[in-house]
Amino acid sequence: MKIATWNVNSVKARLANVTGWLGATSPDIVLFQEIKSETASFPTAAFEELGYHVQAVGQKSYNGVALLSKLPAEDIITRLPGEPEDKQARYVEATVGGIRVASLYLPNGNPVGTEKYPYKLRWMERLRLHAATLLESGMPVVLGGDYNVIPAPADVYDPVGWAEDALFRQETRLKFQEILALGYTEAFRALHPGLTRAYSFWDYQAGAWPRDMGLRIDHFLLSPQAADRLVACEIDKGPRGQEKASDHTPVVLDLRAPD
DNA sequence: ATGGTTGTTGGACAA
Repeated sequence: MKIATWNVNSVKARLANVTGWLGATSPDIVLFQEIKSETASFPTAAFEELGYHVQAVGQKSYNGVALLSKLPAEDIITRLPGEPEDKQARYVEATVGGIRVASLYLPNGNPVGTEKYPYKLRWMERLRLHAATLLESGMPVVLGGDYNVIPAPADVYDPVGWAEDALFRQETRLKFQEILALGYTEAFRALHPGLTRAYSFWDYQAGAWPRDMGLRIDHFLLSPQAADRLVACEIDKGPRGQEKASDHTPVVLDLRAPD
C-alpha cells in the first residue's frame, strides 16, 4: 500500500504536474496540502478519472487539504478536534482499507512573536491529544502531511541560521517530540538514520533549489500497528525540478499488507 | 545584497 503526501501549493496551478505524477506513480492514497481552493471548486473530476475517490476540505485563497484513495474512504472527519472556532482548512482524516489516515497542514507559525506562533503551538497540542486518542482504537494510524517542523539539525541546510525560526526553534521541536513519545514512528528518519540533505521543501527564492538549500518538513507519523508494516519511505525529488513546480516535493510511504 | 519568488487575487498577505 503506497501512500503519498505532497504540499502542492495550489491544486489548480499544479494540476498538470500533479496528474502527471499520479499517473506515473499510482499511489493507493494521496494526501495533499495547500490546495488553495474552496471545496466546491476542487478539480475532483480530474482525479476521479485517475481512479480516485476524493475528499477535499478547502477555503478561499489559503490552506486546504485533500485525501484521495483508490478504495472508498469511510468515517471522514474534516476538522482537528479541540478548538471549534478555528475555521482554517488544515485537516482531513478517514478510514481506507483498514487504515486510519490523515492529511494535515500544520500552521507555519512565522513570524514568531505574533499570534501565529501560539496558534501553531496550540494546533500541535490539539494534534497530540487527538493522536493519543487514535492510538486507543488499535487500528494502524498514518498521520501524513506538511508539519512545518524541522525535526533535527540534519533536516535543514543551515541549522544556525534557522535556530529561531518557527519551524525549528526548540519549543516547536519539543512539541513534535511529545507526539512521537506517545508511540509514533517518524517513518523517513526511522528507515534512513544519519542520512543528510534529504529535503522535501526548497524555497522559490534565492536559488534555493539549484543550491540544495532545503528543509525536511513533510512527514509520516505511524502508530505501532502501522510501523510494524513499514517497508519503505522515500522522497521523490523529481517533481521539484519540473517546470511550474510546487516548492515541496512528494514523500511516498509503503506499507506491507496485514498478516 | 535588509534582497529574492510564487499563488491568490486584483492590494496585501502567506509561505
